[in-house]
Amino acid sequence: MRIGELAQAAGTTTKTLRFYEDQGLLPPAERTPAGYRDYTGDIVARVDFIHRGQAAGLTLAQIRQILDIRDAGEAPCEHVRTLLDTRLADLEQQINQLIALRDTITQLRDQAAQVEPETCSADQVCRYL
Amino acid sequence: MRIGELAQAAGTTTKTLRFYEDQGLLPPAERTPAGYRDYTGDIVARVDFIHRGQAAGLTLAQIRQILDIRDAGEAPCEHVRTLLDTRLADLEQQINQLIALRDTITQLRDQAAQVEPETCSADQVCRYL
DNA sequence: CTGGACCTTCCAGTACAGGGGAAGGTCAAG
DNA sequence: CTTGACCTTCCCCTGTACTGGAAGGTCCAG
Repeated sequence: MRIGELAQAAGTTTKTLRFYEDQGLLPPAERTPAGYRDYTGDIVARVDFIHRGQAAGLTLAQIRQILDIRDAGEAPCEHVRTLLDTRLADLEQQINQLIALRDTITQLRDQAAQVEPETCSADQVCRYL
Repeated sequence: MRIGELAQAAGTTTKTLRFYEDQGLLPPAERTPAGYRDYTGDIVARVDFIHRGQAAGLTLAQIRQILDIRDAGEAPCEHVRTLLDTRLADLEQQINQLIALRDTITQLRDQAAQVEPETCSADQVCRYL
């Protein structure tokens, strides 16, 4: 199959597929005599895996690590567990930070809703911040 | 005061201050005969305001908008309220997305913790994802 | 044989907030 | 007079995941 068909089948674009190949996420494709990339059907599963990895919040670099391990003939299970654990810890922290920020902004906005513009002094720029 | 002193006083770097000037967040500084930037003390408050804006999760472009309004002699109160409201809505959405992602990853990781590597088939790359 | 749809490579840019470092000017102390 | 700390402008680089576009080659239908 050609790159356009693969893009369709995998729900992405030809640009993205070439980019993935460039980044080492997809192996260099076979070529037709004319130089066109020529894919076998099983590459779709690989692109799908990349999408699932992204849906799990992994970066392309991390997904590539998993693929590299698998391509080396090993089971990437442990590495995946580690990645997910790390991602989970990061996420927890990120969520807490955003919640703290939300609370801060809520307070600021509530203050901003009460005061009249006239009471603002120019040298502060804005008394709400 | 020179740019190094201002950087110290405002808790930032000279690079950042020049960058802010370049981005229109700080007015073009006065210059000494030698061409050095020469700041008055009140610029510190402006840099502090930029920092408070960043702490509130505003982008430099948004902070610049506020400063522009203030520099035009108006009170930016209403604009600030709008910005904070928008930011708050975005934040709410962002938090919900991250929580959903956290739950997804938690499930994946729990599954990953149970299964043994032997049961993985290579064509899936990884059965947890 | 011509048009259009597809493919190729390569270069550049997007948003964000700066950081790194080169090449050169200035200033005060010793 | 020199050394070192500071300043100037300039341009490129960081990370993330692509996207746009130019210039050219290929393939198939009409």
